Amino acid sequence: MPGRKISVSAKDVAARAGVSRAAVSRTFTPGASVSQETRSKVLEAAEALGYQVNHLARGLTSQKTGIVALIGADLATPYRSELIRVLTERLQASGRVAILINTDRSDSTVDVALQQAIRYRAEAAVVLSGMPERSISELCHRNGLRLVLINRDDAHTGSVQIRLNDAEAARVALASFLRAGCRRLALASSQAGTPSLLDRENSFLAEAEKRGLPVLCERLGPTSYESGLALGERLLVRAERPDAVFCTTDLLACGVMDAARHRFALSIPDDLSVIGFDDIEQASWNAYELTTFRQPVEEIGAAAVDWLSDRDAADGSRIIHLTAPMSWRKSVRGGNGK
Amino acid sequence: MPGRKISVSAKDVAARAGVSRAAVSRTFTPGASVSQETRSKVLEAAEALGYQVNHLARGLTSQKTGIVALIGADLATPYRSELIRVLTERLQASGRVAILINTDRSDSTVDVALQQAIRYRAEAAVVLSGMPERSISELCHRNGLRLVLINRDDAHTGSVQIRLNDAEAARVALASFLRAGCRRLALASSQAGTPSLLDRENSFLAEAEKRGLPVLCERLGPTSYESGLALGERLLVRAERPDAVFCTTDLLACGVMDAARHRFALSIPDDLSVIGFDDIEQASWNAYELTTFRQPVEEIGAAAVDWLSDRDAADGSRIIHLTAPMSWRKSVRGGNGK
DNA sequence: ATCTTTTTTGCACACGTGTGCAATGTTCAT
DNA sequence: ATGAACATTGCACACGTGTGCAAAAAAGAT
Repeated sequence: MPGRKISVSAKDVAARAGVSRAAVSRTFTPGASVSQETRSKVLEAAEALGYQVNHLARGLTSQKTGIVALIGADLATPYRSELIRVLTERLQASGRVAILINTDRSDSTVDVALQQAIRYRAEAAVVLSGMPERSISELCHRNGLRLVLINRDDAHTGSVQIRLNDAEAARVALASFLRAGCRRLALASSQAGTPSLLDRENSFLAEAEKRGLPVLCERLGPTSYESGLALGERLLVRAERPDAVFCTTDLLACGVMDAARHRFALSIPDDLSVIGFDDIEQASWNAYELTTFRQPVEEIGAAAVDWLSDRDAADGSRIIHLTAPMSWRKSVRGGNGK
Repeated sequence: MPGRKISVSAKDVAARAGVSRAAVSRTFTPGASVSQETRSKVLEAAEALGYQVNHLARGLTSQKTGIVALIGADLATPYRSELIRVLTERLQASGRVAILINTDRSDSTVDVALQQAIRYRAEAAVVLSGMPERSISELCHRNGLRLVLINRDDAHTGSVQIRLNDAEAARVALASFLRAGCRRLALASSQAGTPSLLDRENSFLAEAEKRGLPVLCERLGPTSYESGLALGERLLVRAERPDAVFCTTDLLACGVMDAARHRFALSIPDDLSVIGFDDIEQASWNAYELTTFRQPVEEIGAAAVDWLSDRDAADGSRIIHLTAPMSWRKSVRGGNGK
């Protein structure tokens, strides 16, 4: 056993300050009653000894840990890592700490991740991707674990869902293409089949059908740039090429755009208009200037953390609707249609 | 108080299984002695009740939490988010859990983050950016918190530093430019002044000086794509333009490349060769095809987590040297010089 | 100065787990 | 059958903190 841990405890501080161990505890408990004189003595001793309250013990006695689990896969994608950045910042600002659980591996389902969160008595879990089974709801509820589901379409008792206007955005995308004079429409998506992607896909297709417009539709692989490249090749290799592609995410769109330019020598937006979704950082890069819908990550983060801080919000399930505003850039003919 | 927590405890499981509370504990403690019959009864009862071991209590009694803190700023940049992805995956595979501490805000220094890690009795902290003050070393050591410093240049007792061959890479970059026939050299960096960036800068400049070659050198803003754009403008606006730019990170390089193409209508690599560092995902995108050095994130993650799992490694400080292999793409004239 | 109200303090219990140890039970060897 | 070795079990203590409560001290009102 290389380095036997000898952390300073409240008992050590009490001995040095000449007060009771309870006085030390009260000094570090917001709102507890302790005289100014005792407080000074305790703080001085704590500083001298390097005392740090043991949050494990505190969590045990107070039944509050301040721990919030962030659960998801593909943690390095632009949109997800941005959301993690925002959430950690806001959780910290509200006195909490985030544990990050990666569900990339097949033995790390969302349910397994939630169980791990319960083992650490996390007060909440923010599910960034994947969907909990209904059966785990009861376990979460019984352990006081509140669920925040981002872009998921199935409510759990006591949870909050944060949803975007995916369907509306897809309709706006279609209208933008038509206004730009595009007539040969295409839809590019992955095979992920997540609720958000499906909303965008279905709405785009339904709106086109309502207007009697055919849509060339391709779904392929995971939601990545590489899939976008391949989708571009599939869509653009035809004799009658589309002149507008709605890509359900920006990563796919960047791939489609690169395929169009580098494989087919097309000009964007003259030959092909492209609209994505997410507004990842790369969408604004000069190489893309992609018109897209901006994931309101700051609002999502604020909504999630505010709901967690709202003591009256623990009952029933709730849906928070947020809007993904359009970011006009240069990938659509005619530019800003406002 | 909306939902008073009523988690199932070992006591509840013991009552249901008709055994002692200690038998329950032993059943869930690897290596502890418990008969097959008792184990079955306990597991059955635990399953029926949805029992999850309380890791807070376990951490208190066993003085081991399995918690590892990941500490850093700019969590959403491609390289950092990739490293976080790898670290979380490997930590989980070794039975640990990661807490993620974001140091973007001015009130969240690395030292404050380390104190938070100590409060949760984390067994280790992986510092992804920023540098701990020397004074906190003793506190970490006393609380059994081991430090993993990634690309930092100052050792702390009992810590491990994982360093790359930044200097060597910069020399290879220079040699590659020369071999490609480039003669007007430039260096583009940010003002971050981190150990890795400085190594790359200093080595590139020193090697050029050794060969009697002048280098046009610009440093600007944070380490971002936007800084790269601005650096590109500064470097390329001159009458005598450089024909080769070593950018200390890929984000800067993408910005420089976009400035060259979109602001100065230059062709890469014909008019300008560019080499970056990191091999972020975007470096391989068709819009960039950037020649760069690949951050060995899998190796970094493995080295960090393996060191944490190595019980004999707790004493002294250590440096692990890893190599960033070159990724040849199309941003240098003449291509692969091997 | 006396009484009332408020603040402060220390004690002892709780939270939920792991484990040393004595007692008990089981298995193996003679 | 007996003794030795090994496995198992429950008890009671520890870990480090927050807090209810009774007692004491301090502050305010008359």
